[in-house]
Formats: sequence, C-alpha cells, structure tokens
Amino acid sequence: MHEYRTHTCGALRLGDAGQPARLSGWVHRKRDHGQLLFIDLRDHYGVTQCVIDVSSPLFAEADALRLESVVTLTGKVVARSDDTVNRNIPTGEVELTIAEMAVQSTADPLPFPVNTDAEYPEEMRLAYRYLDLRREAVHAHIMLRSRVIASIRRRMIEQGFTEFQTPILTADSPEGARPYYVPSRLHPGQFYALPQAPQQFKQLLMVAGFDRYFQIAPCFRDEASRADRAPGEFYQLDFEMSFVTQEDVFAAIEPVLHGVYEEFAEGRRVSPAPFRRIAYADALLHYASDKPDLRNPIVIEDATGTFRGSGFRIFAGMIDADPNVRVRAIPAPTGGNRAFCDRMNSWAQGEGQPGLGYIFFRDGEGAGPVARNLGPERTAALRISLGLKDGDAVFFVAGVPSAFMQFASAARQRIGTELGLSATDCFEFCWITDFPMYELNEETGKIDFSHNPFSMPQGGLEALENRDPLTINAFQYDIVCNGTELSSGAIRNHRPDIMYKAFEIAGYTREHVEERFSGMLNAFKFGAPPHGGSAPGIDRIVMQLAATANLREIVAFPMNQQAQDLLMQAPGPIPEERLRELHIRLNLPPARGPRS
RNA sequence: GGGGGCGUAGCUCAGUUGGUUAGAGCGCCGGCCUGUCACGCCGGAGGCCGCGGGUUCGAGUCCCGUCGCUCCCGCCA
Repeated sequence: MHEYRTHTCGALRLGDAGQPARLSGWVHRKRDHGQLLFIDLRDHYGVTQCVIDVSSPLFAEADALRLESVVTLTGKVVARSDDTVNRNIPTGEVELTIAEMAVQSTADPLPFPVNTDAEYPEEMRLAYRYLDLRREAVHAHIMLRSRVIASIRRRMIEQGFTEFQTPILTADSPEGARPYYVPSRLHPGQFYALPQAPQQFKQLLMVAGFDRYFQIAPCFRDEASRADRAPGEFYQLDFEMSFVTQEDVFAAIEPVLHGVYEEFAEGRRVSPAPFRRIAYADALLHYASDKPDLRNPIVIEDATGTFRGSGFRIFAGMIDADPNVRVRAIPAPTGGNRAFCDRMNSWAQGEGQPGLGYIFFRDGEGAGPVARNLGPERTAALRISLGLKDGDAVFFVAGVPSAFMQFASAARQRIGTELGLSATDCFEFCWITDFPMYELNEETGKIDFSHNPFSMPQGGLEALENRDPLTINAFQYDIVCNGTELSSGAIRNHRPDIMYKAFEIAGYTREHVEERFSGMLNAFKFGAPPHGGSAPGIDRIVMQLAATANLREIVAFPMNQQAQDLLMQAPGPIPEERLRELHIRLNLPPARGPRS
C-alpha cells in the first residue's frame, strides 16, 4: 500500500465499499460523541468522513487531534446506512473506518477557522495566506484562475499565436507608469527597470518576423492600488500580430475572449462575437463613459437643440452663454413617477450637484417643472425622439461635457439599477474605437498625446501634416466588458517618419525621440511590418468570471494596499554588505516597517 | 498627495444619554454523550476597548492628535 494514500479525499464511492483504503489530508472537522468520533478528512479533492470508536486503541489519540492537523488514515471503506448518507458531498455514501493512523503534522490552534466562509480581516488573511487558501471559496477561485489561463493559452495557440518570454530585467520604459528599479552590481550607479508591459519587446518580435506573439505576461508598476488593481505586479494576455488591420486584431481575439467566457460563464450569457464597436466620441455621448456598461440599456441623447431658446431659462441661458455647453437627456423607462424622480434628484444633490432636472410622462403629457417651462410642443417632440411613453421619465444634465461626464455616467448607472433595467448574470462586450490622437492640455494650452504616442494616426503622415491635430483619431481601441476596461490596444506606428512628425506635434524634437526610443526606432529602420495588438488583463478576466470585486480573491499571494507582502515581509531591509556591493548608500534612516 | 469607513477576547460582533464588576456566538481548555455531518449538553480560561493626550466626579462611549487596515479620488496599459 502506498505510504500516504490509495485514494484522494474526494474519490471514494459506494463501489469501493468493502475495500481497504488509505487517505491523507487535513482534519477539517471533528464530531465527538464520547464513545464515537467522526473526522472529516479534507484534501484538494474533497472531504471524506472517517469514523473511529472507543474500542480502538487509537481512539484517544484521534480524539485529541486538533483541527487542520495532517494525518494519514487507513482502514476499510464502509457503505453508510440509508439514514446516515450525506447527500451534500460526493463521498457521502461511504465512510472510512479507521484502523491505522499516522500523524504527519500537528496543528496549533488556528488564528481563524478555515472550515467556514465567514469574512476575516484582510491583514490576517494575507499574513496567514496559506490558511486562507485552504478555505473552499478561495481555493476554488485560485483553481479557476489556473483553468482560465490554461484555456486562454490553448485558444491562443489554436489561433496561430506563439508564446514567448521577454526579459524581466530590462530598461526604463519610455512612457506610462512609475517603474520599479533594480540596482546593478556590475555597473555602479545604474539600474534595471522591471517592465510595465513587454510593449517594446513584442514589437521587436514583430520586426524579427515572428508574426503572431502572445505571452501571459507579468507586468510591474509602482502605482497606487485599488480593489480591482493590484499594487506592484499583475498579469496580461499580451499579444501582437503583423500585417493586420484593426479589424484583423478584433477578429483574432474575439473568439478567444468569447470562448473563454463561455467556457466559464456557468449559464451567464456572453455577448456573441463580433462584439459591438462604438466610437470613442459616441461612447462619451451615449454612455458618458469610455467604458460603457452595456448591461444597462439606457442610451443618452443630446438635447441641446430642444433647450436652446426655450422657456426653461436655466439651460437656455447656459447654452447662450457658452458654445461648449450641451444638454444631455438620460431616458428612464418605467421611472415616470414623482417619487422616483425626486429620489434621483435628492441623490444628485448628495453627489454635490445642484439637482437633476426631469420630466415624467403621464396622461399623455409631460409633468414636472422642466416640462412646464419647456412647453408642451418641445416636451412632446423630446418624448417622441427618445421613444418614451406614459409611465416613463427623462433626466437632464447640462454644462460643459467634460465637467458633467462622470456624474452623467453615475446617473445612468443608478437609473438602470434602481429601475431594474440593467441586466445581471451576463457579459456584454464592446470595442471602443477611434480614440483621439491628441488632446489639449487645459493647464498649459499645449497639445499632448491623449493616450499611446506609439499608435498609428488614422490618415498617417498626410493627416499629421495637413489636419488640425485635435481632429485626428488613432487606430487605438479598448476592449470593455460590463463597464470594465479589460485592455487597450492599437495598430502601432511602425514608420520612423510618422513617429518624428507625431512627436513634433506634441512638442518633442527629433533628437529627443532618437535619444529616448532609440531601440525601437532603430529597429524600424531595417524593415518593420505593420503590426498591432492588445493586452487584456488576466486578473480582471478572472475576477469577472469568479464574480468577485476584489483582486485578492483570485491571486494566490497578493500584496496589501500598501504594496507589502505580509506573509514574506516584503519589502524589507537588506544587509549592509549587500548594499555596499550594489554601490548604494542609504542617506535616510530606513522607515520602520509595521512588523519589524 | 487628498477624502470616507473601520479599529472592543484568537476570530465575528453587541455595548443604550458619559454611570456599578465590558457581553454574546465561534474557537481554545476541561467534563458528559455510539450515528453525527456547522452534532449536542455542562463548566472554565481568555480584554492596554489600536496608541497618546484632553474634557469630566466618572470615558469603550465626547474632543484633539497619532498609528494600522480598508474603500474611493488623484495616479495608472
């Protein structure tokens, strides 16, 4: 017989009754009846009830076992009588009668129980993560993550992608977040940087002719964390393709994402490929967001014309005073009663807004103060254009769009949720396309890149030379699911001449470009294919599939919000001689850690 | 960098308007119990009420400061 086990704790069935068996695992739970003791033995695969009574010489030792001790139990598999079968577990028709017992490892009293799914403080969960990971729900989430990644890998390879590894110790990245630095021992005063993304390497692989690259890529950023944004490090499904248009990129990744989501959706509906494409400008207009949650059916419309010169003088006056002012109408089907409208208005005031104007429709006409001042004709025209009927309402926001955007988005989401219009239990994907290449810096009045400076401008060099930069879009796109941005991507700018011009518009000289991005720029001078890609966030995908709002549910060893690993106690001080080796002198006394 | 929330037993939490000796459930320790499966019953130990200062006859409770955790804004492929 094997030293530790003949079966796992999830394996035994009625058909095994009468056979000898050996199980190893953790003491999950004990039920002590004085003369009779039940031990639920747990391993990765399941739980099996083991039983021993006072006639056994092992009884006292078994009785004294503390929860979470690791034991090997050997005995006979016995069918349970009908009235003692446990239908809740797969092994519930049998039990193991304990004839031999070997204690592999004893457990001290636990800082928190692991056989329940109660909530515990994050700090404790992270400090004892190996215990936290024993709990059923977290254990299942980590397994889900692994299966999702395996599925992604298989689907990417099926799509003709090749997996590569790119350096972890590399050079400072040209743009983006604050990097992590690693001091060089061999080169005094010089530092490696950890990659914020393998962006440049994957583009160089395209230049090298590999055609379709992917990597489950670790990325490092020294930026503040969020519940859904890990501090320090996270993983992306990084991919890049040569000789492709934007539509080719979409067509390559849509079946992967759709397939993975369908595989793990467990009944939740997944929007079919091809996913909807929404231009950035339209997303801002209709959803007040560049990551619209399409589970919410509400579509915002412009109503500036309805209010211009109207009797509703607050909005009419704003429109006359500033040509940038817009009025937006947020339809609220079934929201047409004063109680709901007033509740939304109070909520808006709680959000620091002056209020939330509304019209609600009943008896064939619009009601409320806005309708009264707007007049029946304009009110009726608005109702018809928005497709609203008796029992519905419409809310209004007015001002300069950039100022009301965040609030309008929140209002749309709140209306959708409160009226039960927003779907649950589904995944709604869309692409946001046509991001502007440049934006005006409000403080300096200068033209800045609005997103990624290495994206190909739509219209190429010709557009850069002849058009108002603020009207030029880039071949840049986001993939959004349920209001979460899964990734950004772009068709890259592979032409040095277009790159020089693009940077010139943003105020950078040719010399500056050559100095900072020489690696990639030089590569592009020796024959570079047009290419593009994207990098969906693995953690966010798994979070959505696991239906959890917190990253710590789906990462095995997460850091806390302050980017500390409470289990391994990182970051931490290093010995003086190591510092000397690295040519580093600490000028300030080291900050005292929380558990020094 | 800024804002909100939380901090009472190992864990989850209650603690009234500022008023006697700070409570409950789980866990732990001891006792009882031969068919439970979140077993049940009895008993016990366990508290710098995050820390420091203040107001008060009296502070877990009110005020100020500080530390820790967390969520959000800023930031962020």
